[in-house]
Amino acid sequence: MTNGPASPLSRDLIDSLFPADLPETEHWEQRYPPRDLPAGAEVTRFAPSPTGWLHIGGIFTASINLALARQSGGVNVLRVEDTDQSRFSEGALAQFQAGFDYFGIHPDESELEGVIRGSYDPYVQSSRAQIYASYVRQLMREGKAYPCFATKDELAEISAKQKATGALPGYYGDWAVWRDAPEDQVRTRLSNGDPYVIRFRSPGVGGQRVTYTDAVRGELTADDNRNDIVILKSSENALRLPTYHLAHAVDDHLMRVTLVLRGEEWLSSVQLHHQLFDALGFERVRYAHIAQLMKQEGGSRRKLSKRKDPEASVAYYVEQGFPPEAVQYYLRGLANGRLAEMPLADALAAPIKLEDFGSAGPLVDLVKLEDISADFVSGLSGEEIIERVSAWAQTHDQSLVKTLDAERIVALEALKVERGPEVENPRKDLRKWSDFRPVYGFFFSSVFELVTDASDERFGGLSPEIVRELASRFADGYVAPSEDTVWFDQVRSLSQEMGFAKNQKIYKKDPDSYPGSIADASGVIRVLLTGSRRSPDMPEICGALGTEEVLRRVRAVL
RNA sequence: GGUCCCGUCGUCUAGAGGCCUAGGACGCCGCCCUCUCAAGGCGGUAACGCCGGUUCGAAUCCGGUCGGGACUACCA
Repeated sequence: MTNGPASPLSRDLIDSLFPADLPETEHWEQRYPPRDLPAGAEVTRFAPSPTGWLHIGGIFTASINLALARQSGGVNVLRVEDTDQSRFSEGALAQFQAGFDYFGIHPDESELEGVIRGSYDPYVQSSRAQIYASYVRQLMREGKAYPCFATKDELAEISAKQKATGALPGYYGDWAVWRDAPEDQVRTRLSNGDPYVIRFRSPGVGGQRVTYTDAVRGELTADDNRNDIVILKSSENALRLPTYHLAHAVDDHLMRVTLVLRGEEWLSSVQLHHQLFDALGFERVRYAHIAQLMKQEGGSRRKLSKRKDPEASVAYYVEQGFPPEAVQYYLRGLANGRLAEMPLADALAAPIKLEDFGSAGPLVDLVKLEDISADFVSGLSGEEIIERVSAWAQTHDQSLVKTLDAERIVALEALKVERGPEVENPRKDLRKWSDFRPVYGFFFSSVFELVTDASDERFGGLSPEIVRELASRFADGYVAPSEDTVWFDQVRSLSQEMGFAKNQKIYKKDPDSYPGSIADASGVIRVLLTGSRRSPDMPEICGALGTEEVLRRVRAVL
C-alpha cells in the first residue's frame, strides 16, 4: 500500500483541469498577509451555514468567539459556509443578521447583506471558489490529491462490501480504487466527460496513533486519519466548491485565524485537518472543541435540535422577547461556571477562559433562564422596560405598540407599581417582553375587558347578589388612595360590614358562618379592576388607574 | 459495529488526595409575611454511575465496567 505522494499525474493533465488564468497559491498568500497584531491576540471566527435561523448554540459559540478575540485584542471574523448549495435557505442571511443584532454580536469582519467589512474578504465561501481551486491544483501537482471517478453506486457498493466483511468503512487502501489509477485511465474518463471529484491522498497509515492538544480538553489521542476524503466536489456542478474540510484549512489559514473554536462534533476530524494543514504547508491552528447544548429526552439526552426543539432556534428567544443580556449571561454561565456565580454585569465583562469550559454537554434549562431574565428585568426602570417592550412589539405585537404609544402615561404608571429605585423588593413578574400584555394589559382601557357578569367564575363562587352589593357599596364609598390613609381599610371595613371573615384562619375554622373571607371580598374588587385573581398591589393599581376608571370598572358589573 | 469524547443533587456547577458529615445557584417542598399574585425571609429535599486497585486516607490517581453523546457523507 502506498501512502506517501506517489508519482503525480502529469502536469499538463492536472493544469488542464483548471482555468488557465487560475492564480498560483502564492498570489493568495500575498493577497492575505499575516495580520499585524500584538502578541497573544487571538483571531477567531464563527462560521455558520445559511440554513435558516441560527441555532442558539450558534449564539453561544459566536459570542464566545467574539469575547475571546476582544479580550485578547484580536479580531473576530464571521464567515458564511455555504458550500452546500442544496441546503441553502433563502433569507437565512437576513435571519443571521437579525439574530446577531438582537444579541448585539458584531464581528469585526463580515459580509452580510452585501456589506463587506474587513480586508480578508470575501467572507462567503461560495465566492472563494477560485482560491480553493488554486490550492487543490497545488496539491494535485504535488501528488497529494487526485481525481476520483467513482459513482454514487460504486461507492455504495464499496461500503456495502465493507460492512459485510467487517472492514472499516471509508475510502482507503485497496478500497481507494482511483488513488493510484494509471494516467491513461484518467484521461479516458476525462475525455468521456465523466464527472469526478478530487480526493485528498491521506498520508495516514492504518493503526497509527496521533496525539494533539485541544485548548479545552487537553491532550487527546486517536487513530490517525487514512481516508482519502473528498476535498473538491463534483464537476457536475457549474461552480466547483470544496468540502468543509478543505475550506476550513484554506480559509482559516488565509484569514490568519489563530484559534478555531467549534462544536465537539468536529473532534474526530482533527486528525484529518492536521494532515490537510501539513499537506498544504500551513501552520496548524489551535483547536478548542466545546460541548454541544443538549436536550433531555426521556431517560437520555441528545443534541438540541432545531427541527424538534423550538428553543433551539434563535427565533424563539427573539419572538418571546427574552432580554439579550439575560440570555448572554445564561449562556456565559454555561460556558464558564464561575461566571454564573457573578452578578450579570460583572459576568458579561469578565474574560472567558477556555480551560474553564466543562467537557460535558449542558442541558438548556429554560426555567433557569427565566429566573435570570426576571431578575434582570426587575432591575430596569419603567422607562427602560417600555422602551424595550415597544421595540420588541414593533415586530411581534403591533397593536401593543399602538396602545403603548397612545397610553404612555398609563404604561409608566403601571410600571411604577412596586418597582423603581426606591423599591427594595421590585416585582419580578416580567421574564420576557411577551409577558407584558398578559401581566400588565389590564392597565390599559383599550386592552382591558370589563367584567360585567356577576356570576363570573372568577368571583370564586360568591353569589351574584353579594358581588353586586360589594361592587356597589365599594364604588359609592370609594376614596382614592393617598399618603395619609390606609387605602385597604375601606375594603376591610366593607367586607366586615357584609359579614366576611376577618382573615383566612377564622374563615377556615367555620366556613359556614361567613359568605367568605376578606380575601374573597377583596378578590371581587381585584377581579373587577384587573380581570384576574392575581395582580400587583391594589392601592397602587387604583392610583395608576385614576378614580374615574376605577369606578367605571367596578360599576360595570352592576 | 469501529473510533473518539463525556459521567458530582432533577438542572448548571464548586471540588486539583485529608479543608467534604460534598458547598452554591435554579427547581421542588414546608413555614413566615399577607387582601390575591410576583417576590422576599427562614428551613428542608436531593448527587460523587458501578466494581476493583493504589494510599494511613479518594469525588479527586489507576484499571475495568456500565451509561450517555459525537463522528463514521460530494452536510456542515
